[in-house]
Amino acid sequence: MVTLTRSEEDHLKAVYALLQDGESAFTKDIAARLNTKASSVTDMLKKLAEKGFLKHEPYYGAKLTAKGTAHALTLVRKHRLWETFLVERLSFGWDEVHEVAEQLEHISSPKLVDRLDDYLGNPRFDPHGDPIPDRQGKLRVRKTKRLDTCTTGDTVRIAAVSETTDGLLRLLDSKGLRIGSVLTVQELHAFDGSMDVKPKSGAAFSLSKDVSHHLQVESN
Amino acid sequence: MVTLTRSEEDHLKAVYALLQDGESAFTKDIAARLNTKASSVTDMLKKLAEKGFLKHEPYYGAKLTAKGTAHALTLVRKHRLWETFLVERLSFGWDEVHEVAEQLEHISSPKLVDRLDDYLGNPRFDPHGDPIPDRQGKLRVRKTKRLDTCTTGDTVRIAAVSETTDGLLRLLDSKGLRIGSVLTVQELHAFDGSMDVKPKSGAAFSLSKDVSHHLQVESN
DNA sequence: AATAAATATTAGACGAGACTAATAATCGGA
DNA sequence: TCCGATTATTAGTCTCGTCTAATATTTATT
Ligand SMILES: [Mn+2]
Ligand SMILES: [Mn+2]
Ligand SMILES: [Mn+2]
Ligand SMILES: [Mn+2]
Repeated sequence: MVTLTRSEEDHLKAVYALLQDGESAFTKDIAARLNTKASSVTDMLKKLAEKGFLKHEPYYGAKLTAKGTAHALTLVRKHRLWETFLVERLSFGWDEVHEVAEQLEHISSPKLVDRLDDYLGNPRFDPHGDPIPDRQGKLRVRKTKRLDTCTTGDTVRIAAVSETTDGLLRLLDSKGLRIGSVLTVQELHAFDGSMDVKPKSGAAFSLSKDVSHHLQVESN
Repeated sequence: MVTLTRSEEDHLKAVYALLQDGESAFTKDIAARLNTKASSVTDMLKKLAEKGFLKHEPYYGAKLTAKGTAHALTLVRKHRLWETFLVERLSFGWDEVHEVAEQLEHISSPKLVDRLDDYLGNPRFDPHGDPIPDRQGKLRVRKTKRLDTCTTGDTVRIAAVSETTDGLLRLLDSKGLRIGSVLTVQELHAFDGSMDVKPKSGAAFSLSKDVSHHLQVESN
Protein backbone atom coordinates (compact mmCIF):
# COMPACT_ATOMS: atom_id res chain seq x y z
CA MET A 1 0.00 0.00 0.00
CA VAL A 2 1.21 3.43 -0.92
CA THR A 3 1.01 5.98 1.84
CA LEU A 4 -0.06 9.49 1.07
CA THR A 5 1.18 12.71 2.57
CA ARG A 6 -1.12 14.99 4.49
CA SER A 7 -1.38 17.30 1.51
CA GLU A 8 -2.15 14.50 -0.90
CA GLU A 9 -4.83 13.21 1.42
CA ASP A 10 -6.39 16.63 1.77
CA HIS A 11 -6.54 16.99 -1.99
CA LEU A 12 -8.05 13.55 -2.34
CA LYS A 13 -10.67 14.35 0.25
CA ALA A 14 -11.49 17.63 -1.49
CA VAL A 15 -12.03 15.81 -4.76
CA TYR A 16 -14.24 13.31 -3.00
CA ALA A 17 -16.31 16.04 -1.39
CA LEU A 18 -16.74 17.94 -4.65
CA LEU A 19 -17.84 14.83 -6.47
CA GLN A 20 -20.76 14.55 -4.07
CA ASP A 21 -22.25 17.62 -5.73
CA GLY A 22 -20.99 17.45 -9.28
CA GLU A 23 -19.88 15.14 -12.03
CA SER A 24 -16.31 16.26 -11.84
CA ALA A 25 -14.06 18.06 -9.35
CA PHE A 26 -12.57 21.23 -10.77
CA THR A 27 -9.23 22.77 -10.07
CA LYS A 28 -10.49 26.11 -8.84
CA ASP A 29 -12.97 24.53 -6.44
CA ILE A 30 -10.33 22.28 -4.96
CA ALA A 31 -8.04 25.27 -4.59
CA ALA A 32 -10.76 27.28 -2.88
CA ARG A 33 -11.49 24.44 -0.48
CA LEU A 34 -7.86 24.00 0.48
CA ASN A 35 -6.89 27.67 0.52
CA THR A 36 -4.28 27.10 -2.08
CA LYS A 37 -3.63 28.08 -5.69
CA ALA A 38 -4.92 26.45 -8.83
CA SER A 39 -1.40 25.72 -10.06
CA SER A 40 -0.60 23.81 -6.89
CA VAL A 41 -3.74 21.79 -7.31
CA THR A 42 -2.88 20.90 -10.90
CA ASP A 43 0.46 19.54 -9.68
CA MET A 44 -1.23 17.47 -7.01
CA LEU A 45 -3.83 16.12 -9.40
CA LYS A 46 -1.05 14.96 -11.68
CA LYS A 47 0.67 13.22 -8.84
CA LEU A 48 -2.47 11.56 -7.52
CA ALA A 49 -3.38 10.49 -11.04
CA GLU A 50 0.06 8.93 -11.45
CA LYS A 51 -0.42 7.03 -8.22
CA GLY A 52 -3.74 5.75 -9.46
CA PHE A 53 -6.06 7.52 -7.05
CA LEU A 54 -7.86 9.56 -9.66
CA LYS A 55 -8.25 10.33 -13.35
CA HIS A 56 -7.29 13.81 -14.35
CA GLU A 57 -8.69 15.09 -17.62
CA PRO A 58 -6.82 18.35 -18.13
CA TYR A 59 -9.23 21.29 -18.28
CA TYR A 60 -12.12 18.99 -17.38
CA GLY A 61 -11.46 18.21 -13.77
CA ALA A 62 -10.83 15.01 -11.85
CA LYS A 63 -12.76 11.87 -10.96
CA LEU A 64 -11.75 9.31 -8.38
CA THR A 65 -10.80 5.76 -9.24
CA ALA A 66 -12.11 2.93 -7.07
CA LYS A 67 -8.81 3.04 -5.19
CA GLY A 68 -9.16 6.79 -4.70
CA THR A 69 -12.72 6.51 -3.46
CA ALA A 70 -11.72 3.78 -1.04
CA HIS A 71 -8.92 5.88 0.39
CA ALA A 72 -11.07 9.00 0.58
CA LEU A 73 -13.66 7.01 2.51
CA THR A 74 -11.09 5.94 5.08
CA LEU A 75 -10.26 9.61 5.58
CA VAL A 76 -13.90 10.57 5.91
CA ARG A 77 -14.35 7.70 8.35
CA LYS A 78 -11.43 8.82 10.48
CA HIS A 79 -12.46 12.45 10.35
CA ARG A 80 -16.00 11.74 11.50
CA LEU A 81 -15.04 9.22 14.14
CA TRP A 82 -12.59 11.65 15.68
CA GLU A 83 -15.19 14.41 15.62
CA THR A 84 -17.57 12.09 17.39
CA PHE A 85 -14.94 11.25 19.98
CA LEU A 86 -14.21 14.90 20.63
CA VAL A 87 -17.85 15.81 21.08
CA GLU A 88 -19.11 12.69 22.86
CA ARG A 89 -16.17 12.00 25.08
CA LEU A 90 -14.19 15.17 25.45
CA SER A 91 -17.13 17.58 25.54
CA PHE A 92 -16.05 19.69 22.61
CA GLY A 93 -18.71 21.82 20.97
CA TRP A 94 -19.73 20.75 17.49
CA ASP A 95 -18.28 24.01 16.23
CA GLU A 96 -14.86 23.28 17.73
CA VAL A 97 -13.96 19.92 16.26
CA HIS A 98 -13.37 20.43 12.59
CA GLU A 99 -9.85 21.82 12.74
CA VAL A 100 -8.59 19.15 15.10
CA ALA A 101 -10.24 16.36 13.12
CA GLU A 102 -8.57 17.81 10.06
CA GLN A 103 -5.29 16.87 11.72
CA LEU A 104 -6.38 13.63 13.38
CA GLU A 105 -7.73 12.15 10.16
CA HIS A 106 -4.15 11.77 8.91
CA ILE A 107 -3.00 9.61 11.78
CA SER A 108 -2.13 6.30 10.24
CA SER A 109 -2.61 3.18 12.32
CA PRO A 110 -4.15 -0.08 11.23
CA LYS A 111 -5.70 -0.64 14.61
CA LEU A 112 -6.56 2.78 15.89
CA VAL A 113 -9.59 3.66 13.80
CA ASP A 114 -11.42 0.41 14.23
CA ARG A 115 -10.75 0.37 17.95
CA LEU A 116 -12.00 3.93 18.23
CA ASP A 117 -15.09 2.98 16.27
CA ASP A 118 -15.85 0.16 18.70
CA TYR A 119 -15.06 2.32 21.69
CA LEU A 120 -17.60 4.87 20.53
CA GLY A 121 -20.19 2.15 20.00
CA ASN A 122 -19.99 2.17 16.19
CA PRO A 123 -21.82 5.45 15.74
CA ARG A 124 -23.66 5.89 12.46
CA PHE A 125 -23.47 9.67 12.31
CA ASP A 126 -21.00 12.32 13.35
CA PRO A 127 -21.88 15.41 15.42
CA HIS A 128 -22.93 17.27 12.27
CA GLY A 129 -25.29 14.50 11.19
CA ASP A 130 -22.97 13.20 8.49
CA PRO A 131 -22.87 9.42 8.04
CA ILE A 132 -19.74 7.56 9.13
CA PRO A 133 -18.46 4.98 6.63
CA ASP A 134 -18.13 1.54 8.20
CA ARG A 135 -15.05 -0.66 8.32
CA GLN A 136 -15.63 -1.69 4.72
CA GLY A 137 -15.99 1.88 3.60
CA LYS A 138 -19.70 1.50 3.10
CA LEU A 139 -21.62 4.68 3.61
CA ARG A 140 -25.28 4.54 4.44
CA VAL A 141 -26.93 7.35 2.49
CA ARG A 142 -30.19 8.81 3.71
CA LYS A 143 -32.54 10.57 1.41
CA THR A 144 -32.55 14.10 2.66
CA LYS A 145 -33.33 17.39 1.03
CA ARG A 146 -32.06 20.86 1.68
CA LEU A 147 -34.26 22.98 3.90
CA ASP A 148 -34.31 25.73 1.26
CA THR A 149 -36.11 23.36 -1.10
CA CYS A 150 -38.99 22.86 1.32
CA THR A 151 -42.31 24.60 0.97
CA THR A 152 -44.79 26.19 3.31
CA GLY A 153 -46.36 23.71 5.68
CA ASP A 154 -43.59 21.12 5.52
CA THR A 155 -42.58 19.69 8.85
CA VAL A 156 -39.07 18.29 8.82
CA ARG A 157 -36.28 17.09 11.09
CA ILE A 158 -32.77 18.44 10.81
CA ALA A 159 -30.60 15.54 9.67
CA ALA A 160 -27.28 17.17 8.96
CA VAL A 161 -25.42 20.44 8.55
CA SER A 162 -23.55 20.29 5.31
CA GLU A 163 -21.15 23.12 5.99
CA THR A 164 -19.22 22.90 9.22
CA THR A 165 -17.90 26.41 9.52
CA ASP A 166 -17.95 27.46 13.15
CA GLY A 167 -19.96 30.57 12.35
CA LEU A 168 -22.89 28.61 10.99
CA LEU A 169 -22.79 26.10 13.81
CA ARG A 170 -22.75 28.80 16.46
CA LEU A 171 -25.63 30.57 14.76
CA LEU A 172 -27.62 27.34 14.92
CA ASP A 173 -26.67 26.94 18.58
CA SER A 174 -27.94 30.43 19.30
CA LYS A 175 -31.30 29.58 17.75
CA GLY A 176 -31.48 26.34 19.68
CA LEU A 177 -31.21 24.25 16.53
CA ARG A 178 -29.36 20.93 16.49
CA ILE A 179 -29.40 17.57 14.76
CA GLY A 180 -32.87 16.11 15.33
CA SER A 181 -34.64 19.43 15.81
CA VAL A 182 -38.09 19.46 14.23
CA LEU A 183 -39.26 22.49 12.27
CA THR A 184 -42.33 23.57 10.39
CA VAL A 185 -41.92 25.93 7.45
CA GLN A 186 -44.31 28.79 7.93
CA GLU A 187 -43.49 31.25 5.21
CA LEU A 188 -41.09 31.76 2.33
CA HIS A 189 -39.86 35.21 1.36
CA ALA A 190 -39.02 35.31 -2.29
CA PHE A 191 -37.28 38.65 -1.90
CA ASP A 192 -34.22 37.37 -0.03
CA GLY A 193 -34.89 33.64 0.02
CA SER A 194 -35.32 33.66 3.77
CA MET A 195 -37.89 31.46 5.46
CA ASP A 196 -39.84 31.62 8.68
CA VAL A 197 -39.79 28.40 10.62
CA LYS A 198 -41.43 27.31 13.83
CA PRO A 199 -39.68 24.86 16.12
CA LYS A 200 -41.69 22.22 17.95
CA SER A 201 -41.68 24.33 21.08
CA GLY A 202 -40.99 28.02 21.14
CA ALA A 203 -41.60 30.99 18.94
CA ALA A 204 -41.11 31.05 15.19
CA PHE A 205 -38.05 32.77 13.74
CA SER A 206 -36.44 33.47 10.44
CA LEU A 207 -33.61 31.67 8.69
CA SER A 208 -31.64 33.23 5.88
CA LYS A 209 -31.12 31.40 2.62
CA ASP A 210 -27.45 31.03 3.56
CA VAL A 211 -28.51 28.98 6.54
CA SER A 212 -31.41 26.99 5.11
CA HIS A 213 -29.27 26.06 2.13
CA HIS A 214 -26.86 24.20 4.40
CA LEU A 215 -29.41 22.31 6.45
CA GLN A 216 -30.18 18.79 5.28
CA VAL A 217 -33.59 17.71 6.49
CA GLU A 218 -35.76 14.62 6.34
CA SER A 219 -39.55 14.40 6.48
CA ASN A 220 -40.84 14.03 9.97
CA MET B 1 3.88 31.38 19.72
CA VAL B 2 5.95 29.79 17.01
CA THR B 3 4.70 26.44 15.82
CA LEU B 4 7.17 23.70 15.07
CA THR B 5 7.04 21.11 12.34
CA ARG B 6 6.85 17.45 13.15
CA SER B 7 10.52 17.03 12.37
CA GLU B 8 11.53 19.97 14.52
CA GLU B 9 9.49 18.60 17.39
CA ASP B 10 11.03 15.16 17.05
CA HIS B 11 14.51 16.67 17.19
CA LEU B 12 13.58 18.74 20.20
CA LYS B 13 12.22 15.69 21.96
CA ALA B 14 15.37 13.72 21.14
CA VAL B 15 17.50 16.45 22.68
CA TYR B 16 15.31 16.47 25.74
CA ALA B 17 15.55 12.71 26.12
CA LEU B 18 19.32 12.67 25.72
CA LEU B 19 19.73 15.41 28.29
CA GLN B 20 18.12 13.14 30.86
CA ASP B 21 21.24 10.97 30.74
CA GLY B 22 23.99 13.39 29.86
CA GLU B 23 25.14 16.95 30.17
CA SER B 24 24.75 17.64 26.50
CA ALA B 25 22.92 16.08 23.55
CA PHE B 26 25.26 15.06 20.75
CA THR B 27 24.66 15.08 17.06
CA LYS B 28 25.33 11.41 16.45
CA ASP B 29 23.04 10.30 19.27
CA ILE B 30 20.22 12.46 18.02
CA ALA B 31 20.76 11.07 14.54
CA ALA B 32 20.71 7.50 15.84
CA ARG B 33 17.51 8.13 17.76
CA LEU B 34 15.74 9.63 14.77
CA ASN B 35 17.14 7.30 12.12
CA THR B 36 18.60 10.18 10.24
CA LYS B 37 22.04 11.48 9.35
CA ALA B 38 24.31 13.65 11.44
CA SER B 39 24.35 16.35 8.79
CA SER B 40 20.59 16.61 8.87
CA VAL B 41 20.71 16.93 12.62
CA THR B 42 23.24 19.73 12.46
CA ASP B 43 20.90 21.65 10.15
CA MET B 44 18.00 21.14 12.52
CA LEU B 45 20.02 22.15 15.56
CA LYS B 46 20.92 25.37 13.81
CA LYS B 47 17.32 26.06 13.05
CA LEU B 48 16.08 25.24 16.53
CA ALA B 49 18.85 27.37 18.01
CA GLU B 50 17.80 30.26 15.79
CA LYS B 51 14.24 29.90 17.00
CA GLY B 52 15.43 29.98 20.58
CA PHE B 53 14.60 26.44 21.64
CA LEU B 54 18.17 25.39 22.33
CA LYS B 55 21.79 26.43 22.45
CA HIS B 56 24.02 24.74 19.96
CA GLU B 57 27.72 24.75 20.71
CA PRO B 58 29.24 23.39 17.50
CA TYR B 59 31.16 20.18 18.16
CA TYR B 60 29.94 20.16 21.77
CA GLY B 61 26.30 19.29 21.38
CA ALA B 62 23.08 21.02 22.33
CA LYS B 63 21.31 22.08 25.50
CA LEU B 64 17.72 23.19 25.77
CA THR B 65 16.69 26.70 26.72
CA ALA B 66 13.80 27.18 29.14
CA LYS B 67 11.55 27.66 26.12
CA GLY B 68 12.86 24.46 24.58
CA THR B 69 12.37 22.47 27.76
CA ALA B 70 8.84 23.78 28.10
CA HIS B 71 7.95 22.76 24.58
CA ALA B 72 9.61 19.37 24.92
CA LEU B 73 7.58 18.76 28.05
CA THR B 74 4.33 19.46 26.21
CA LEU B 75 5.37 16.84 23.68
CA VAL B 76 6.22 14.33 26.37
CA ARG B 77 2.92 15.09 28.03
CA LYS B 78 0.99 14.52 24.84
CA HIS B 79 2.92 11.39 23.97
CA ARG B 80 2.31 9.79 27.35
CA LEU B 81 -1.32 10.82 27.60
CA TRP B 82 -2.07 9.35 24.20
CA GLU B 83 -0.26 6.15 25.13
CA THR B 84 -2.38 5.97 28.24
CA PHE B 85 -5.52 6.52 26.22
CA LEU B 86 -4.61 3.79 23.77
CA VAL B 87 -3.88 1.25 26.49
CA GLU B 88 -6.56 2.17 29.01
CA ARG B 89 -9.41 2.94 26.66
CA LEU B 90 -8.69 1.24 23.38
CA SER B 91 -7.13 -1.94 24.77
CA PHE B 92 -3.83 -1.59 22.94
CA GLY B 93 -0.92 -3.61 24.29
CA TRP B 94 1.84 -1.56 25.90
CA ASP B 95 4.10 -2.74 23.11
CA GLU B 96 1.79 -1.38 20.41
CA VAL B 97 1.40 2.24 21.34
CA HIS B 98 4.71 3.93 20.77
CA GLU B 99 4.52 4.37 17.00
CA VAL B 100 1.03 5.78 17.09
CA ALA B 101 1.80 8.11 19.98
CA GLU B 102 4.80 9.27 17.98
CA GLN B 103 2.28 10.64 15.50
CA LEU B 104 -0.40 11.76 17.93
CA GLU B 105 2.01 13.84 20.00
CA HIS B 106 2.20 16.34 17.13
CA ILE B 107 -1.50 17.08 17.02
CA SER B 108 -1.80 20.69 17.94
CA SER B 109 -4.88 21.81 19.80
CA PRO B 110 -5.07 24.10 22.78
CA LYS B 111 -7.98 22.18 24.22
CA LEU B 112 -7.41 18.60 23.25
CA VAL B 113 -4.58 17.60 25.56
CA ASP B 114 -6.05 19.01 28.71
CA ARG B 115 -9.45 17.54 27.97
CA LEU B 116 -7.85 14.18 27.31
CA ASP B 117 -5.96 14.46 30.58
CA ASP B 118 -9.19 15.05 32.48
CA TYR B 119 -10.98 12.33 30.57
CA LEU B 120 -8.32 9.84 31.62
CA GLY B 121 -8.56 10.98 35.24
CA ASN B 122 -5.29 12.91 35.25
CA PRO B 123 -3.06 9.86 35.26
CA ARG B 124 0.37 10.28 36.84
CA PHE B 125 2.14 7.60 34.83
CA ASP B 126 1.93 6.21 31.33
CA PRO B 127 1.69 2.50 30.48
CA HIS B 128 5.46 2.16 30.67
CA GLY B 129 5.64 3.71 34.11
CA ASP B 130 6.95 7.03 32.87
CA PRO B 131 5.65 10.12 34.64
CA ILE B 132 3.25 12.40 32.76
CA PRO B 133 4.02 16.12 33.01
CA ASP B 134 1.06 18.08 34.33
CA ARG B 135 -0.65 21.06 32.72
CA GLN B 136 2.15 23.33 33.91
CA GLY B 137 4.79 21.02 32.54
CA LYS B 138 5.80 19.89 35.99
CA LEU B 139 7.16 16.41 36.08
CA ARG B 140 7.10 14.47 39.33
CA VAL B 141 10.36 12.54 39.50
CA ARG B 142 10.55 9.38 41.57
CA LYS B 143 13.78 8.09 42.93
CA THR B 144 14.27 4.81 41.18
CA LYS B 145 17.30 2.74 40.36
CA ARG B 146 18.03 0.37 37.54
CA LEU B 147 17.42 -3.27 38.32
CA ASP B 148 20.96 -4.12 37.19
CA THR B 149 22.32 -2.02 40.05
CA CYS B 150 20.49 -4.10 42.67
CA THR B 151 22.18 -6.74 44.75
CA THR B 152 21.27 -10.17 46.02
CA GLY B 153 18.40 -10.14 48.45
CA ASP B 154 16.89 -6.86 47.28
CA THR B 155 13.14 -6.88 46.89
CA VAL B 156 11.90 -4.24 44.50
CA ARG B 157 8.87 -3.15 42.51
CA ILE B 158 9.10 -2.45 38.78
CA ALA B 159 8.41 1.25 38.35
CA ALA B 160 9.13 1.85 34.70
CA VAL B 161 10.59 0.41 31.54
CA SER B 162 13.03 2.93 30.15
CA GLU B 163 13.22 1.55 26.62
CA THR B 164 9.93 1.04 24.90
CA THR B 165 10.97 -1.18 22.02
CA ASP B 166 8.26 -3.75 21.35
CA GLY B 167 10.74 -6.61 21.65
CA LEU B 168 11.60 -5.78 25.24
CA LEU B 169 7.98 -5.20 26.19
CA ARG B 170 6.86 -8.48 24.70
CA LEU B 171 9.68 -10.30 26.47
CA LEU B 172 8.46 -8.84 29.75
CA ASP B 173 4.91 -9.86 28.90
CA SER B 174 6.06 -13.40 28.28
CA LYS B 175 7.66 -13.54 31.73
CA GLY B 176 4.56 -12.08 33.34
CA LEU B 177 6.35 -8.87 34.29
CA ARG B 178 4.57 -5.53 34.28
CA ILE B 179 4.62 -2.19 36.04
CA GLY B 180 4.10 -2.89 39.72
CA SER B 181 5.47 -6.44 39.65
CA VAL B 182 7.51 -7.25 42.74
CA LEU B 183 10.77 -9.14 42.42
CA THR B 184 13.47 -10.45 44.72
CA VAL B 185 17.01 -10.64 43.39
CA GLN B 186 18.31 -14.14 44.08
CA GLU B 187 21.62 -14.34 42.34
CA LEU B 188 23.92 -12.27 40.16
CA HIS B 189 26.07 -13.85 37.48
CA ALA B 190 29.18 -11.82 36.91
CA PHE B 191 29.98 -13.75 33.75
CA ASP B 192 27.21 -12.28 31.58
CA GLY B 193 25.63 -9.79 33.95
CA SER B 194 22.43 -11.79 34.11
CA MET B 195 20.45 -12.09 37.30
CA ASP B 196 18.05 -14.61 38.73
CA VAL B 197 14.92 -13.08 40.16
CA LYS B 198 11.92 -14.49 41.93
CA PRO B 199 8.51 -12.94 41.42
CA LYS B 200 6.10 -12.73 44.35
CA SER B 201 4.30 -15.80 43.13
CA GLY B 202 5.73 -18.34 40.75
CA ALA B 203 9.11 -19.79 39.98
CA ALA B 204 12.33 -17.85 39.74
CA PHE B 205 13.79 -17.09 36.33
CA SER B 206 16.70 -15.32 34.77
CA LEU B 207 16.93 -11.85 33.26
CA SER B 208 19.72 -10.79 30.96
CA LYS B 209 21.67 -7.63 31.59
CA ASP B 210 20.03 -6.13 28.50
CA VAL B 211 16.70 -6.48 30.22
CA SER B 212 17.60 -5.60 33.81
CA HIS B 213 19.41 -2.51 32.55
CA HIS B 214 16.16 -1.10 31.22
CA LEU B 215 13.99 -1.80 34.24
CA GLN B 216 13.60 1.07 36.67
CA VAL B 217 12.69 -0.22 40.12
CA GLU B 218 11.87 1.22 43.52
CA SER B 219 12.33 -0.35 46.91
CA ASN B 220 9.36 -2.35 48.03
C1' DA C 1 -18.19 34.09 -35.12
C1' DA C 2 -15.31 37.00 -32.64
C1' DT C 3 -13.74 38.36 -28.44
C1' DA C 4 -13.62 38.89 -23.51
C1' DA C 5 -13.64 36.50 -19.18
C1' DA C 6 -12.88 32.65 -16.54
C1' DT C 7 -10.37 28.71 -15.69
C1' DA C 8 -6.41 25.65 -16.15
C1' DT C 9 -1.82 24.37 -17.16
C1' DT C 10 3.07 25.14 -17.62
C1' DA C 11 7.42 27.29 -16.46
C1' DG C 12 10.37 28.83 -13.19
C1' DA C 13 11.49 30.00 -8.40
C1' DC C 14 11.86 29.11 -3.54
C1' DG C 15 12.21 27.09 1.23
C1' DA C 16 12.07 22.92 4.02
C1' DG C 17 14.02 18.75 4.96
C1' DA C 18 16.42 15.14 3.72
C1' DC C 19 20.77 12.91 1.59
C1' DT C 20 26.06 12.12 0.08
C1' DA C 21 30.68 13.65 -0.17
C1' DA C 22 34.16 16.59 1.30
C1' DT C 23 36.29 18.87 5.02
C1' DA C 24 37.16 20.09 9.81
C1' DA C 25 37.52 19.45 14.70
C1' DT C 26 37.91 16.59 18.71
C1' DC C 27 39.19 12.52 21.10
C1' DG C 28 41.83 8.52 22.52
C1' DG C 29 45.44 5.25 22.21
C1' DA C 30 50.32 4.26 21.32
C1' DT D 1 52.44 14.30 21.93
C1' DC D 2 51.17 12.64 17.71
C1' DC D 3 48.11 10.26 14.59
C1' DG D 4 44.29 7.68 13.33
C1' DA D 5 39.47 7.11 14.43
C1' DT D 6 35.43 9.22 15.59
C1' DT D 7 32.36 12.82 15.39
C1' DA D 8 30.64 17.12 13.44
C1' DT D 9 30.06 20.61 10.11
C1' DT D 10 29.78 22.42 5.51
C1' DA D 11 28.89 22.22 0.60
C1' DG D 12 26.18 20.72 -2.85
C1' DT D 13 22.18 18.08 -4.56
C1' DC D 14 17.46 16.25 -4.63
C1' DT D 15 12.45 15.89 -3.86
C1' DC D 16 8.27 17.91 -2.24
C1' DG D 17 4.95 21.31 -1.85
C1' DT D 18 4.04 25.75 -2.52
C1' DC D 19 4.03 30.22 -4.97
C1' DT D 20 3.88 33.87 -9.11
C1' DA D 21 3.89 34.87 -13.85
C1' DA D 22 3.26 33.49 -18.40
C1' DT D 23 0.61 30.89 -21.53
C1' DA D 24 -3.16 27.99 -23.12
C1' DT D 25 -7.82 26.39 -23.29
C1' DT D 26 -12.59 26.61 -22.51
C1' DT D 27 -16.76 29.29 -21.70
C1' DA D 28 -19.75 33.02 -21.97
C1' DT D 29 -21.16 37.30 -24.16
C1' DT D 30 -22.05 40.29 -27.63
MN1 LIG E 1 -6.79 17.09 6.86
MN1 LIG F 1 -18.42 16.50 10.56
MN1 LIG G 1 6.89 12.14 16.94
MN1 LIG H 1 5.71 5.57 27.22
